Amino acid sequence: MSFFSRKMDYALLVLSHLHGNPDGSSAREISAKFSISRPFLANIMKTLCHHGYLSSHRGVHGGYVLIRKPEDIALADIMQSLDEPFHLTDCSKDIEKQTCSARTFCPIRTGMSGVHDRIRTILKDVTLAEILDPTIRPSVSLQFGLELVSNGTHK
Amino acid sequence: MSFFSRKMDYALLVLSHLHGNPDGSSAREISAKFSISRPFLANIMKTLCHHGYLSSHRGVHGGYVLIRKPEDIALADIMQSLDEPFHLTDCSKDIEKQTCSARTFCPIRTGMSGVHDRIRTILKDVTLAEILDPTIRPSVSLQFGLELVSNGTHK
DNA sequence: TGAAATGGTACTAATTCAGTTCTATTATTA
DNA sequence: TAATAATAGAACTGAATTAGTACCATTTCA
Repeated sequence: MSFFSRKMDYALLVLSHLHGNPDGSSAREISAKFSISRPFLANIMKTLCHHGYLSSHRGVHGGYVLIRKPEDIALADIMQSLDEPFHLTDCSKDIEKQTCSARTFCPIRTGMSGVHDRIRTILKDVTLAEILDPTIRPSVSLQFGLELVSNGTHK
Repeated sequence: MSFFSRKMDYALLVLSHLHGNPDGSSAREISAKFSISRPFLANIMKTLCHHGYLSSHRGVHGGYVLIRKPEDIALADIMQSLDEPFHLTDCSKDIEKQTCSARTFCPIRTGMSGVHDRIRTILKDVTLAEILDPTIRPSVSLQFGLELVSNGTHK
């Protein structure tokens, strides 16, 4: 299994395509361009619309338009809209609910939590804007008393 | 679905437990301690042994012993041994094989590759040692003309 | 009025995951 | 030497999830 579901993958394609087509596009058009099942893609676009990423127009020349700014759409958001919020392990949920029977003596609890946070940080940091233009890297948050400085080699 | 499979989660428990028990332990013992299905855990321990993480001893007082150093066991290694190597999307494999039909015009190809690399970096950087003691953070590699300096606040 | 689009919901097939089962082998101990 | 407790290896199964379909309704335009 992949980390991103196909829904997630196709959603990114849709959002990217719509960003490049400000006048909008239809499920038919996009499914044809990327050779994706049309009804499946249509379902995904319905969901994206339902969650406020797209606006829709019915009818013969209908379709969808991207209405959120790429820099405001984080991977974590899309994931949550289409599938479920990111979690590292099954027991991540249990831990929040305090139902894990090993919670008092689990040897990996703290360590796993750190890994969870690091991946989650990426998913919240990376936006559609960065997917579209990977040379743009927005704020990177670091921890543990470290800070970032530019050494100028990116110019 | 979680990012880590149960096999992965249980494997980390096993490795952590065995690190704290240098004389070794059995599937029975560990499954009892963490309330995990014994045959399922046994399968996982067989796999870990097969991949060189553990040594095994049969017989009445048999069991397994951790034979690799925690700092040499990266999350990416365990994942590859138990499940399959990390990949962000289905098409990650296609891209390597150059079979993705959209590879010449895919608008998210480069961006996704960047995300893939960032997560993969975490999985290769984080070792069992860090899971056991999260205050230890080994080398963090950064890209794009940035470098790390300490600001001293961690002292 | 017919075609092409979305809206909403329910359904189904295929795959994957989690766990089981079974048999064989090895080692200890009574 | 027989019972027991462990690993070794392989095949199998049930449940859950994912991926994809199907259907019908509604809207819009030509």
